[in-house]
Amino acid sequence: MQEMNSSRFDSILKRGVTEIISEVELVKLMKSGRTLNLKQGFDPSAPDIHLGHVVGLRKLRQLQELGHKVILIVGDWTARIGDPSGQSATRPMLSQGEIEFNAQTYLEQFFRVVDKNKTEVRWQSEWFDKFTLDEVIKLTSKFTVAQILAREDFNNRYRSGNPISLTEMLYPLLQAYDSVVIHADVEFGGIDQKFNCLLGRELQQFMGQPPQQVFFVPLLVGTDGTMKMSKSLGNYIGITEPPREIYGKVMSIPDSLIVDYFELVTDVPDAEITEFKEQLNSRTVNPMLLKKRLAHEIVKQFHGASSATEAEAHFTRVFQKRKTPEEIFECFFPSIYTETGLCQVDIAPTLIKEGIIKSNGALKRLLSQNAVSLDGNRINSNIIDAHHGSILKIGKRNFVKISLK
RNA sequence: GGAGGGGUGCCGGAGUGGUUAAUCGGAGCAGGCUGUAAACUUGCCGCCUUUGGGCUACGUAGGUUCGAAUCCUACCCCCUCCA
Repeated sequence: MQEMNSSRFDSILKRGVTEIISEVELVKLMKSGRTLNLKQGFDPSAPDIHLGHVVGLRKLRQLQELGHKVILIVGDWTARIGDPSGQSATRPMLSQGEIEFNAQTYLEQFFRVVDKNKTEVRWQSEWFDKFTLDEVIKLTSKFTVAQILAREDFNNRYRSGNPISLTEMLYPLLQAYDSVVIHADVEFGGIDQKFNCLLGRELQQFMGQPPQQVFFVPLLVGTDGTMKMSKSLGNYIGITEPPREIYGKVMSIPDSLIVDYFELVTDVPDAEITEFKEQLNSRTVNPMLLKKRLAHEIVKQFHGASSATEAEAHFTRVFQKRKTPEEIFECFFPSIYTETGLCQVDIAPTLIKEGIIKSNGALKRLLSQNAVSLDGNRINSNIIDAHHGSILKIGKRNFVKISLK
């Protein structure tokens, strides 16, 4: 029993963790028997959770299982500023209504990973709405410009002559103040949040609190294989996406990411992952097979085992064996004339209406590139002789069953 | 308060009167090859079209011109430096 606990413990502290500040202190806290306040922030301008976020959320979940409590902070004030981490773009402010909608969307997704019963949700507006200029001045007086500029991205922007707004400089301070309000014991963040989290420690000490410990999780690389996963880059896998979609997206990641994904977003035991690594290095396994396992695990996590099996079967059938799917989206195509027994159909308007293609021009391009087929035969005109039940394939993955009545 | 720089297609970024729907790179899409991997390779990559062409597009609104992303005027926005 004791053994199991310690290996569990070890896995929490090591697997999928970039850095812990400070690990010694954290272990002490965890052994103290006290219920710890685990701080997690959420930016309501980006409500959809993808696998990149899941890395940290899984950590929260693991610690909850040890009895600790998550305090989720809805960053409705910091969202007005826009997180300066990474990008330099200034974001538009959101309306209260949008923020609330986003928060709701987020929470629904958040609790697919994190235990709702051990979570408390707090809004920054609870404390910042009441903030006076006096308090702002007190808060800002604790830090120097040099301190803020020490932060890597600010520093880069400053030196390369790019703008940094004052409000952006405020962002880390607000985030730090959150830690004070909720008496955070542990904060979680991607490694790009390092500066913000460390500032929280400092501020807590200024305010006479023990500094929070910080768990930095790695940034998951997106499906493109180079950039960190993010919605704006379009290289993400959202946890609410349909099973087949998730499965397919996982299959499209570069081989080099397989091990990372296993480690960061699945519960596959370390021993097995080590084995996978060896097999990959010695090329004794087709990476594609490992990826199918990975895709299955990930789909299972968010949609359950039967969905995972179904998504896998679909993938195998449609993309590996290149057969048509079991069931195909059927839509009605008006026929133009029916002189010869066959119905002539112009597929363009319906496909556009259904959103399968963007425009007539787009369809023409696809037709001229041999990307469209009818019942397995390439076609090159949008006027076709269709039968009821004919199957149209557009591009790699769009199938439509033709209904004439 | 002063001086200067800039706003171009999804992104970056050329273009300073016509041959520019706009060089190039990235992203994306499609074909080939494959394992929906990588690499490679070919094509496409504003909308409509009876394929002849039409329309809309280079911050906004006007103007000059046979013709403007390119010139002029006004306006909006952004940035840098000096104080």
